[in-house]
Amino acid sequence: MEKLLDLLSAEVGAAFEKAGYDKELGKVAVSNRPDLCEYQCNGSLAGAKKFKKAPIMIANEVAEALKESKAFEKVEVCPPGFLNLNLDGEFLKNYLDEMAKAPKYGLKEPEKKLKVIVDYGGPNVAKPLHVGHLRSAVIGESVKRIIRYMGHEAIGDIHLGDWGLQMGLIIAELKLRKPELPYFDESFEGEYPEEAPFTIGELEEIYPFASKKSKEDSDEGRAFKEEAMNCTFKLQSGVRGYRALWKHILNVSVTDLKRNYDNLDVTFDLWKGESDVHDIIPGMVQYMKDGGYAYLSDGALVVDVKEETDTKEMPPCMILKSDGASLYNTTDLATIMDRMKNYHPDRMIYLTDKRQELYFEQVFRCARKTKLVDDDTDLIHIGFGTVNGKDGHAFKTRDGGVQRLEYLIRDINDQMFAKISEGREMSEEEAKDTAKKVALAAIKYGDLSNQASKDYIFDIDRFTSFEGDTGPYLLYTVVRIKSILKKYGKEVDITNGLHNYTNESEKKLCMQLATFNAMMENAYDELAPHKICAYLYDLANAFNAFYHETKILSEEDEEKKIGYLRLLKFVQVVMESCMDVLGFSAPDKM
RNA sequence: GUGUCCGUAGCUCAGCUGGAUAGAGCAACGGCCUUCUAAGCCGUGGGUCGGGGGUUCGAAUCCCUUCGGGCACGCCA
Repeated sequence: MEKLLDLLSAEVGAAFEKAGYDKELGKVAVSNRPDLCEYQCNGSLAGAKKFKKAPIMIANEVAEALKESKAFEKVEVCPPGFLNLNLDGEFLKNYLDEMAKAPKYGLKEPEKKLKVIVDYGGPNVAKPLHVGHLRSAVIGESVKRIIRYMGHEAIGDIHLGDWGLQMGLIIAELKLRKPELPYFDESFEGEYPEEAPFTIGELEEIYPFASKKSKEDSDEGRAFKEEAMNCTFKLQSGVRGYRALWKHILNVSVTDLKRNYDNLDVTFDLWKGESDVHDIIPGMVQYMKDGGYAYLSDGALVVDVKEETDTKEMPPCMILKSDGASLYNTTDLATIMDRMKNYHPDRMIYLTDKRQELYFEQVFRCARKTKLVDDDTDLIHIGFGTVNGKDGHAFKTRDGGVQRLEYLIRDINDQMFAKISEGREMSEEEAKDTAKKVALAAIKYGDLSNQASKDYIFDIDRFTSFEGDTGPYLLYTVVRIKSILKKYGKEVDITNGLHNYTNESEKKLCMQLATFNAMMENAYDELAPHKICAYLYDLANAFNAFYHETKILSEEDEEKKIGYLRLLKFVQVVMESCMDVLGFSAPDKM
């Protein structure tokens, strides 16, 4: 289905053409002077120079030609040459009726269905999630859903950090604590136990402990680090007991991660990690050497990724460290190779902290130069900003530690539960469920409504205050609608046609609804969930304004009433579609 | 040093492919619940869009410059 603004632009463009000007000048935009008109076209001003004519004269001629158009109920010319337009009611009603019947409310199916891998999450095994993981999860999940909603195939990959020195550190520490375990007995040939020799709690304690110890500037620290590196080496070279132990670490950790991501309604299609590409790294390195791409520089194997147009320094992309070990770049490149082979995606989108921008630029250039990807494979990095506390610095707990995501969410859930239980009639179970939904919307909307690339302040008080431009406000709006429809009792079918709007607030609401497809397409093009947030907020505002001045259930004109109810239902389904794409949903009551 | 992002109301943010009087939310103040959920609605006050220059009929938006801040710049991830 065509976008409303495109239809209007075509209409005005035809008038420009009829009057003897370029039809491209007919671009219609939403008015920035709502007191004067709903839409405006500034083409007369833009065309004045080319046609050597006063803009006001052009505008007058176009306005004359526009008289036949059925799209506008008002066409006015304003000095120095603005065309001020108001939409015709019948035209708007027809547009909405068509939209209600169209799949996905008028969103066009893509000409070519793309396969997109979205790489987000990126947690490390055996390390609890902290607030820093929140953005990747929340934005990544939304980007994935936007891509799907647009009709493309999206594959979410968590890309676990499950292979480096961190694993060696854990194994080395386990070896010290529980040397009797069969995993460390290299002559052991039996079956290893199915049960892991530790819990997630122990694992989370062991890792930071071991990590800290390895960094100590003492004989003990150095010896421990050496042992950890030794363990890493043994694990990576496939020593049976070490692999078995590593599997336990992975399983225990992944179980816990799944639980945490489930709480956020974040799900991954692939739980791949750095370890999955370990075996293909030697081949890839050889390929890069054979192709003449990689060379030794200061002992390290690198690929030059400078380009002539560069205005900045562009360090080479390092493939292997001077000691021959692989690094982050190596696994990322190997992952790209692996994905091309197994999935052959059209695009790969990475969500990480924006500080890694240069790094990804290098990796992408390297992948392209070495032909790991096809020329038409898109590689995109979405770098997001830091989550800060109210003081403007990185988010910390009260005592200055790193805030665990699990505790943060639990606290917000508890606050929400208290608020909901207060003065509302609801069973404890329902209140808990509702609290969870509201809390999730508060957190996700709080994050997504900011531009991803910017730092933002995670202000719990603001998110839990429920006033103004917040997730709960949006939910509340949907809950109101649901409540009215429930009271009405009968099914409401929006495809049976709306009635003509009868007041200004209703018209505004209809116009806001009508921009859904354009908004969603734009959010997809720019991979910008915050545009959906802004739309939702505007739609909710338009609805609430309408709600306050319109009696719905007590409307006596039955036809008018059913028209209102269909409009309500329409707002509900569009809002819920947007929310779904953002990754949260509305309860029935709150 | 090089590059990059940012600087908009007291606070948190939109707007940035150029258009008419720069928008929200919070906070402050004033109205609106015997009526579909007041987590709401309506209204008031509050901004030389960091500064300066330029391009343009027209600049928060594009270009240059300057100040202030964040971040990144080969063997971490």
